[in-house]
Amino acid sequence: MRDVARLAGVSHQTVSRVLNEHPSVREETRARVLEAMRALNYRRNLAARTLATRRSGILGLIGFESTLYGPASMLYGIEDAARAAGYFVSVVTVRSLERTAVLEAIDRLCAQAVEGIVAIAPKESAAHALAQVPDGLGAVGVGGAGESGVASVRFDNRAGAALATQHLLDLGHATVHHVGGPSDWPEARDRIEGWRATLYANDRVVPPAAFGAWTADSGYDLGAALARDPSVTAVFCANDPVALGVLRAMHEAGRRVPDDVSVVGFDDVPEAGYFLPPLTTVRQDFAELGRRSLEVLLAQLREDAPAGRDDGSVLLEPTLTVRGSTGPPSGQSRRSNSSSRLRQ
Amino acid sequence: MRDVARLAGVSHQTVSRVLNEHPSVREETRARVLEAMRALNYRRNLAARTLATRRSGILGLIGFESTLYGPASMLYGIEDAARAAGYFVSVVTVRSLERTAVLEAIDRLCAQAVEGIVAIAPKESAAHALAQVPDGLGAVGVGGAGESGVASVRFDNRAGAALATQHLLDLGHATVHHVGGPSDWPEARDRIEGWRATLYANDRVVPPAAFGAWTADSGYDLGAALARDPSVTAVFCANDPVALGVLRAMHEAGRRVPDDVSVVGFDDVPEAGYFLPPLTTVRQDFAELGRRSLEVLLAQLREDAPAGRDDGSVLLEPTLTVRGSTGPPSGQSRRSNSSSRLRQ
DNA sequence: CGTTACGATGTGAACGATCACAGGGCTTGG
DNA sequence: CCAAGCCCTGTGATCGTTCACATCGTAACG
Repeated sequence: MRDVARLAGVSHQTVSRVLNEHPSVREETRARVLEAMRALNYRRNLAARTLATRRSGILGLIGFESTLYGPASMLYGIEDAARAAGYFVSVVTVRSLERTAVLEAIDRLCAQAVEGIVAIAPKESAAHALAQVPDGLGAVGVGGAGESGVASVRFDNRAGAALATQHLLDLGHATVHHVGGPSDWPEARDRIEGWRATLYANDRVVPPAAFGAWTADSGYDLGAALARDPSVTAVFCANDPVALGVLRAMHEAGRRVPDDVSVVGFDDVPEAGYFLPPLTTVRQDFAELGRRSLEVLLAQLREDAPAGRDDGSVLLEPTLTVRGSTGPPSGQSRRSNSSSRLRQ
Repeated sequence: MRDVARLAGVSHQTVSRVLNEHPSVREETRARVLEAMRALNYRRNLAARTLATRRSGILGLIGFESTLYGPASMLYGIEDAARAAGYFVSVVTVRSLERTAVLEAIDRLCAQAVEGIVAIAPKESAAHALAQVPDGLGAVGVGGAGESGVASVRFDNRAGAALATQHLLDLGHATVHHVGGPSDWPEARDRIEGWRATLYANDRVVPPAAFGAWTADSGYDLGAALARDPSVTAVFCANDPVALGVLRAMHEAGRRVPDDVSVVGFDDVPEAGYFLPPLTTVRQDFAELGRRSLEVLLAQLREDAPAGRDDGSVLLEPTLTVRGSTGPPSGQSRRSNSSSRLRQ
């Protein structure tokens, strides 16, 4: 910076002013400084700036080490929004969502002097840990539960589940079964609640719901049990991979989808339209989620009022994407033209 | 730090020594300093440290904005390895892999004074841009091509394609068709080459190969054309989503898999075992890829010899995971017990 | 015993930016 | 004509570390 100042024939402070777009610099001077910068290929030193201003321009992102479609999409949405707002993003992944792991991640980010933290860490333990973020820092939880004094941005999983369940009931199914996600994820529990509430509201039998995992394995195992029960005609799955597992279990049991059984997923992964049959599923706009969460975080940073940290929570509405995996019960319609007649 | 020094009754320099684990500090003094740190909840200021040492402890990661399974997995592998090595990871995503976008990302990371850059950016344009990374910084390209003077860590896509193709030939297929990925990704081109070379080596007819995208859509479109051709009995797909699209196209055309047509994918996504039928595919260890790429980067940083930057490239060998989507041609075997007999 | 060597600590100056403040020049208004 | 006020610029201190060097004591060595 000194060199730039010398070359432009001004003081270091003027260079700094040009850098920070301070209004009172004469146009001609500014041009000379900019020219000097270009000539010397000058780049402001972020570390020095951080030291002087106590603002790092870095946001921390705690990501759950998972290649699930949702979390991965959010990451990109968040980074994009952060970049647009002029922030850098430092990522720390955690292997588990246990309290200590998340606290460690927070610690790591604090060491880096981040200005705020976004956590894609949807278990309660994570949300609680997030409440430990020092005052003065922003903190937002993405997904998960909306409690524990930390702002949260998430989808309305209950509404999404209701959408799916109601869709199946409207098709004429007597009731809807559910294949759940992991019991310690609020997402999974909210989806169960939305499903159950919709059945209640429609005065239907509520079958027992099984918790599982977010994987196709889990869907396959739980789906196999449902496939054996001929009274099952409609299944709402915790997410799309689970639905894929259920589809496979149904297929192996010789139960046609959607003729014998209708299946609905959750997430709308890019491949969902190419499952056999194409999956009816609940669509969530993850990129939007990322953007909104960053909005909330930035709002916290602007107002410098960490007291109101738990306000500004946002609930996004999912939508239903209807494809070929759902239809009226008991063969009232034939959508599939190539499924087997075999029953086991 | 001054406060810590005062409380411990030593000079700031001694505190610094304790912080940096300098050997010549008396055990007792060290203990006193550590105690003082704890009492004051002291945290070293990274910015000041960076300013003084000119080492930021940050690595830059350029990620392609995509929720493809591969890139997402690599990200986690890299972050994990970086953390283990004591580095922070700053992520910048790019929307396109065009030269300017990648250069911009590099610029952004340089502004942050990263010590090295890992780019998950597998197109040539990206690799070329990566060569522009200033001297003194490490640079590694993950995936993609292995040229252009930048170290690269990637899978041996030719070998993977050969594995898949040979597997199909060994099953008795006369030749193997291919559904390609995007023409501007070296991965896609290498897979084509490996496939073609294997056919040549076995003295088989080489059908024309079509480029497409990495998506199920693309697989579906290209697969539909192949499905119409009864001479097609084996299809090797550029990746798993493409294979999913092909499976669907085959199904809609009434061609049974694997009875009429065998299909092989590439990647081994977690869901591959639950496709209908379960997908035979080429498995890549993405986490390992992440680790190795970081190893290479750190080696560059240690030796401080940017001259040898393009050495140390690593080629990882994929393996074949055989599942139910491949079998001998023309109904010599019946693996599926519930597929239709209908032909359109 | 004197010299050397090293171990343990302290002192002041960087690192490269920003902030607070102090000026010079010019317009403006009384 | 002078004072006030604004625009523009410069000066020095400051942020919290580490680095280079100086100092002091004590052990080792001939």
